[in-house]
Amino acid sequence: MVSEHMRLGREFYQRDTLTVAKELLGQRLVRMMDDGQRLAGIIVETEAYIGEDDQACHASHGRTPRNTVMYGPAGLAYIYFIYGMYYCLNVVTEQEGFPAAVLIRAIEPTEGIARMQAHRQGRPLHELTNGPGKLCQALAIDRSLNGCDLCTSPWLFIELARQDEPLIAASRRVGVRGDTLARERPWRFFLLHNPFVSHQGRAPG
DNA sequence: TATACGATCACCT
DNA sequence: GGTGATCGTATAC
Repeated sequence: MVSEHMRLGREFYQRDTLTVAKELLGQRLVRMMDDGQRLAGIIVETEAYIGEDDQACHASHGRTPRNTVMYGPAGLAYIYFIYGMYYCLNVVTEQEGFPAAVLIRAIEPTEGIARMQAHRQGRPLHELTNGPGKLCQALAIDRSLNGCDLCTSPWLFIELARQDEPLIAASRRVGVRGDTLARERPWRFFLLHNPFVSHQGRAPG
């Protein structure tokens, strides 16, 4: 008997990063606010960053204070501050000591939409969470949650929500510069035809 | 101490 | 299509 709101456990995140990136699609990201309000949405777009050999990965130059959470156990939230303005949410994968994570790039809002809209200056539904910086703003995710454990945290976690095998597409990762191999790796995954995927209408990659 | 720049976004032409 | 905002981090000096 599976609970209606079953949280994904450590075993889910400990697997191969590409598998986790694909299987996170269709699951439900949940953010509990201090006042008890529940904000949630279905994950529709992810990206994999795998190991020190991946030139696009924050760990490509080794371990630093900033990226140290990526070296921790699977299931931790790695949240970083970027471009002086935005946060991005990742889930750490694979074995402790190996730096890898999946960036959550977009969700489809399902609960607490009015609150998300307030966090996003009243923008329309389809612009609330269709990008990694936008979804962190909508869900009030910032540095204070960096390193928290998605397997036990009361504030941030992911629930099993996928119904049937979804139609998944892959493309190059967004915003990745540097060497050709890093740019061309098809490690971005998204639900086909979902309107909440980022960069709608643009060429993939 | 100084500098360059980034896993983005919103707004411009 | 292009670009400014805005600041933590890594790296160089």
